[in-house]
Amino acid sequence: MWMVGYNEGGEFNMADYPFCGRKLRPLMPRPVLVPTTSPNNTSTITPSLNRIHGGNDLFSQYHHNLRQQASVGDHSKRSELNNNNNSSATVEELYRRGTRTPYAEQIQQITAQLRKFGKIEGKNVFYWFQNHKARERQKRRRQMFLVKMGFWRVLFSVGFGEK
Amino acid sequence: MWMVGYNEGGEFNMADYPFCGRKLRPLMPRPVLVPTTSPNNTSTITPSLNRIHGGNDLFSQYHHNLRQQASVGDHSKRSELNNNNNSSATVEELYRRGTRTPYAEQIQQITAQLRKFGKIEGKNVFYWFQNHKARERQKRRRQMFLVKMGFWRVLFSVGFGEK
DNA sequence: GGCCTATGAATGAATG
DNA sequence: CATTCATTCATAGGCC
Repeated sequence: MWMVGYNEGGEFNMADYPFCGRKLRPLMPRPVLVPTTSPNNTSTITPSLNRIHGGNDLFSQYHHNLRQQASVGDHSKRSELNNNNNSSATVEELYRRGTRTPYAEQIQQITAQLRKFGKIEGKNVFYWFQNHKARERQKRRRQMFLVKMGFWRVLFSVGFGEK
Repeated sequence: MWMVGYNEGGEFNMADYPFCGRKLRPLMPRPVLVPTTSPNNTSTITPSLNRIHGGNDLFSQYHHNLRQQASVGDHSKRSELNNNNNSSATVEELYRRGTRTPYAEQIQQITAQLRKFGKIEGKNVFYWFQNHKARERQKRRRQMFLVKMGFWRVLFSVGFGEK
């Protein structure tokens, strides 16, 4: 009998998988609640041989368990910030009001607030702000890029090409 | 004067255009190309400069951004790469020959090649390689997992009553 | 029509 | 802050 999620007898060693060097993010079971038009169930975590490539297959469950072992107090969902409108609205409001790279104390404060809506850790908040900041800036600079692009278009198609 | 492709004042960063030039190996300097004065050239003076400037896919990005504005998450077209056998064969050949995360110049080169077959942008090429690489890794991991876990034993022992 | 797979796109979680 | 990667999301298209 072999057991999923355990490393009995040294049969399986993560060191044998150089590409698994990165920490594995907890795998989230697909939400049972699906859009009204979607008939997809995806409700079970039961390993299925014919679904070995699916999201809730044996493999995923295995790595999920590994991660659960490796990391204490880990959350099981992809992101409480994304899954919960209240929490995401909260951080977005904070961001809108100027919070960009909160200090540890601020992070703990925010995390404590968001914990009312669900299980969450400080690192989730930290990553959220980091990524959000980066992507907002990307958007902003893309806009600037468009401006530049428009300038070039004006320059070449109007300023020089025309007249 | 606007200088497309240059980073005057630090306002333009290729990192904000992940589809223009993604993979920028930090350790391995790339071949130093002869710099020119053309604002459209993709010449490299130093690796860091290359990181900043990368390749230019101005119109591609321009249209991409327009499209982003027009409809977020537009999946109306299944795949520019897959809709055309020639283009998909091209990138698959490149992948088979070792291209994994192409440089900005490579992406632009590939995109320019594929444009002969149909409408395509640099970001499509970027996503294609990113996804292809990731899914190859995924497949490999799963296969190795099955082998390691003695999946074959399950298949053969169930029916034959192995003791 | 429902279900499944393939895949472009996006995001969380890191690492450099 | 830039970059990378594993995973997830969303959907087109095929199959029955």
